[in-house]
Amino acid sequence: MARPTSKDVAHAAGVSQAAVSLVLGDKWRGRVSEATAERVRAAARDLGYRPNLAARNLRLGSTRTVLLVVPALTNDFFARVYTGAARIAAAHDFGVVLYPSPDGIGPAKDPFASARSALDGVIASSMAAGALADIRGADLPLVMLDSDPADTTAAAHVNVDLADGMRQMTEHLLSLGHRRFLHLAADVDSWTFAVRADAIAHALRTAPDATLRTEHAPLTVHGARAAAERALTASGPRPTAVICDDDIIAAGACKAVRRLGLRIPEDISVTGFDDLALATAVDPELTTIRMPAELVGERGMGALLHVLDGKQPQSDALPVELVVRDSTAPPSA
Amino acid sequence: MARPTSKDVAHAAGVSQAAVSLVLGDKWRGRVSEATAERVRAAARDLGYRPNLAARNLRLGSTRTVLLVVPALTNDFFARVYTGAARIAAAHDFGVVLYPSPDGIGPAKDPFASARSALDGVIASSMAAGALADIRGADLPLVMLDSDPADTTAAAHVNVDLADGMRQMTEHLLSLGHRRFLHLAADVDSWTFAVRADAIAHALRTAPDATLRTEHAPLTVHGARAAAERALTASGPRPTAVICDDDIIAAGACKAVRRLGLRIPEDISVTGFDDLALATAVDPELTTIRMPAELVGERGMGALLHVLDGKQPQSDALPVELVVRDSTAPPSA
DNA sequence: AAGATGAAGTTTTACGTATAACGTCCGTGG
DNA sequence: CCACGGACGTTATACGTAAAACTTCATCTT
Repeated sequence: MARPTSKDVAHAAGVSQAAVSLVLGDKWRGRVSEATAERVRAAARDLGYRPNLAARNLRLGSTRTVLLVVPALTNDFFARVYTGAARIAAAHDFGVVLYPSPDGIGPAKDPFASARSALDGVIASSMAAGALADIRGADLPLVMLDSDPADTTAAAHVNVDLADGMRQMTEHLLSLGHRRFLHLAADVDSWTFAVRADAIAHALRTAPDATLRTEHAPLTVHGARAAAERALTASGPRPTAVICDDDIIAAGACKAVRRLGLRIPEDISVTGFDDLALATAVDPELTTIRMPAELVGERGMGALLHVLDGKQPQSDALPVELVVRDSTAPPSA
Repeated sequence: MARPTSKDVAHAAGVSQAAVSLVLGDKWRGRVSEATAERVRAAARDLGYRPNLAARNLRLGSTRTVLLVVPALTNDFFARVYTGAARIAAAHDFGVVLYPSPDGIGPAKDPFASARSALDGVIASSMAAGALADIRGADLPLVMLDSDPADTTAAAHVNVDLADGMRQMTEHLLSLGHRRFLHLAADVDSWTFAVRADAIAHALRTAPDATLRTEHAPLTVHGARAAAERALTASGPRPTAVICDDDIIAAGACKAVRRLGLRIPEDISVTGFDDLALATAVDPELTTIRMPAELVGERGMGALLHVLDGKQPQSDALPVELVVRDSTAPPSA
């Protein structure tokens, strides 16, 4: 038979459709007798009744569903953000639908085609400015994670203190004695990476004898390896420390260093960022900055729930943590 | 103002709601004049009209949305499956909603809470048998990827020739001269891994002098490292080749081998499976088996579309490819 | 001229649910 | 003995869309 509706359940239980809705919606105290309620529940169970979500959504005018837009799935940072967001959502009887932007950090092309149900709000993580044009156009409540706080189209922002992370990392290397730095920067025009570059430059002001070179690298291991090789074989004194914008680039940098016959960390120190699973999968394990990814997801979802409640969410920068592992050491020379 | 409805558009354009539906649904040839159609389109554009998906879904009784259930997001195999499935879906005006099972390959707990819209079908990838209880209960068309073909509750199966992959890998090692093998098997009770073990045992029958030991390892780099250390320091002659159930385990095995002061591949060969991004991120790059992940997603979505059309999909095992990199070599002794 | 055809719409209905508004029966206080 | 309010339901309606069925009017055919 076709899928049973609440009317079918009503008929089976010998009551009206309204009574079924009341009982199953848990709104029946004082309106329906316990005996009848139990009869309705039994009928629903027997028929295998599952409410039609489309009808419910139409009636209620809300879907209790939120879209989470992420640039990539291969990065476990976003997987952890999702986990956090989904946990908070579930606690409030919300669902989270994931939309991995096919273009990475670039424009998110019609995410609504993916989530075909109506949405109550959107959370976007680490997306480049201007990448969310049609999301803004839908005038849904939007919470941005790890994105430019100056973007006022978002109802709320949840950010991590990236600048402090890069400051800690740079000072860690400075205190080890490093003075010649190479910054392998992600070749993506996104706030999250711009902040890193600024923080490095800022931290190096305290060390007037330090030199900094910057090379741009794609966000893939192999692309980053090529970029690192290029930078490390360029003329001039070789850097003793390579600061990478994320762990993936760092993994590429490590490969490049070894290809040149150098050792990590004895000859060159390499640092990552994000503390992805990759950071401890490679050898040596990367000194990196741990992001509170699940917390970011939780806060993001929390902020969105606040907005949906008409309240004003407050934003604070979440703290990061320097994790020192085996890829950094004092320079040999 | 509240979100405009088709009725608002109709009023603005001076026509009936039905006319709006016809025009915007592209069903107006011979029913509405070009001039009126253009007026309707202009009104819709001006008001920023976006159809209410819940209402449309209710009316049509179908959501053109499919749920893809995967055990994990950190694994780029599943990201690629999603990419393939989403591509085919988009071409047929379907959407794909992703549900990452919070328990990994274990039971998928109420995936429908995540996708709160009604669904037309479900694709499940690499899930353990019995993990999809409530999905089966929803009696939606179900396509299983990389799962036990004997499971008849699925309307269709899409599988990769894993057995052939493990056969190729084992023969590759045999032809290099290896005879003492360690199999680092995933400690998960899932078809996809059971097949691998069988295939290794089968392939080794052609080499009567070969010995095989099996150790179970969790699907994490660190867990696998511990398991590998345990197995490699056990009494008896040390294996010369470590066959791992997937690349993550292989990464852990590599770490263990190096911890013991041994070199890869000179002292011990290590092989992976899946050809994840991780396989080329580690040093040395892993000899592994490449899975046609996107193709799996495409075929899965294609099969589901066939089922939804009432047609009978056919299943064939997709071919895999041995990728020889730097983690395998002839044994030294 | 009478009917047929077709274009260009409109009116109406159904999808399944949640809930406001409305009965009905019965025990009870005044 | 009558009004009254609770307990226990039912009836009716709205959500926004798609599409079947219907209307109107001008043109074409014979």
